[in-house]
Formats: sequence, C-alpha cells, structure tokens
Amino acid sequence: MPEGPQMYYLKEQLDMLVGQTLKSAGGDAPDIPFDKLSGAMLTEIRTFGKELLFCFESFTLRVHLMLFGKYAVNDTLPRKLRLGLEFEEDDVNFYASSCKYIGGRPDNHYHWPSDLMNPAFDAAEAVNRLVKKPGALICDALLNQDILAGAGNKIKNEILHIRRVHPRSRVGEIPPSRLRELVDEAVRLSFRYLEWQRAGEENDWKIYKRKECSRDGTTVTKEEIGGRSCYFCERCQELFGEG
DNA sequence: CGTACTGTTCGGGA
DNA sequence: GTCCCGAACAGTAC
Repeated sequence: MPEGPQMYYLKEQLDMLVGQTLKSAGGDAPDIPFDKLSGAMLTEIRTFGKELLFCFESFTLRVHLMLFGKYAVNDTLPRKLRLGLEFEEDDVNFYASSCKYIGGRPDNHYHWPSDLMNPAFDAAEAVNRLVKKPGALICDALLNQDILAGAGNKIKNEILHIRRVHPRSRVGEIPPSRLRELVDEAVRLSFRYLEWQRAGEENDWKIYKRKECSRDGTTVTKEEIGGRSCYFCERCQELFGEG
C-alpha cells in the first residue's frame, strides 16, 4: 500500500498510539537497537511521502512498506516479523517492509515542504526542483521522491492525464505554468485519494489501468517509459519536445 | 501457474 | 562524480 495518501491514512488509523509507552519491540529489521527502546513514549506519528515516522522523545522509527509491505494492528500475520511495536494498550506489526532507526527527531532528516500532503508543502519550490532537471522525462521526475515526496505510479499517471501532458515529455520542454499545474494536481489528487480511503470507496482512476481514456474514449496506451509503466492517451495528452 | 505490480537501494560498467 | 541498467527484496491478484 505504498503511495503517500495511503500512508497518511495509516497514520490516522494509528494515532491512538500517541501518548502510549512502548512495552517491547522486536523483529528482524537490521540496525535497530530493540533492547534500548522499551519505556519510550510515542510523542507523535508523522508521514513524509511514503514513509511512516514513529516519533519518540529521543529517536524515530521509520517504516516504508515498499512494494509488498504488510501490517497488522492489534493482530499478527503468519509471516516473518520485520518490526513489532507493543504499547500499553495496542500493538502494531510490520512485515516485508523497510524499517530503520533514526537517532533524534525527524526534523533534521526531512525537508517537509517537499511532502505533497504536508501543510508546509511549497508548490513553487517543487516547480523549481523540476526545472533543475530539464533533461529528465516528466514521468520519471514526478516519481522522484526528492522532488515530490509521496507521489507514486498511480498518482503520476493520473495527474499527467488530468493535466494533459504526455509522459514522454522532457521537463525542460514543458512550460513552467504547466509544471505548476502538475504539482498542484498532485496535491489535489493526494487529498482526494485520502478521502476515498476515509469513505471506504474504490479509487476512481481515469487512466491508470483503464482500457479507454475516460475523456475521449481513445484506447489507452500502456508503455514502459523510464522503467515504470505509463498509461496514457495519445490523443489528449500533449507531447512536449521530441520526448 | 506464470506474470505483473502501488517501491527503493545497491553495485557495476560506461 | 554521473548516468543507466539490472538484481534483489517479497506478497498477492489476476
């Protein structure tokens, strides 16, 4: 369940842990001093893009579900435990995910204005980061977590379709105003995605994994560009430059 | 039952 | 140093 909005939703489901003290921690995640964590109080849960951050007074535990990560709240799954956190009242277990120990508070490790769902997100700054990669394919740049933390392959394909930009376009060939539209759309779609989850609704994708373009009915082209699957409409998405 | 996939990191070679 | 590629990780749906 990897894109930013899903992690944000998971944070909401776990917020009842804040204020609780860690009774024990375990798992096979490397480089985590499990024996030194007990007794710490969870002060806050944050997200940065696709990362979930358990913030304690003097350290932070970072969880990234990658492609196949699984978790269970007040429950276990029949597979190898990567990171298990047992609090006074509740517990949470992570499997097949990337879990790391970060000394200190997360503020020293993360640039919050890069995170699409953070109140501090700065769209103009994000456009500037894009502009600095003129030779990159737009479909790659949108997946770069240093540029837009939290954007995944679904959000990428959807915003390119909504804002009518062909995935093979080079960033440097796209007018900055159009880049700004893509960035703003990434934020908008992230929060819409969050609302779908809160409401328990299915995602209403307009191009991703569809057979026909939801706008004009053109057969959707599926092609691997820049190493990831792109779904797009040859008719309504504009190619900037030679691609 | 083979294939694809919401993701990232690492190492090697040009 | 940079860019690009493939491998590795690993669970489930179709």
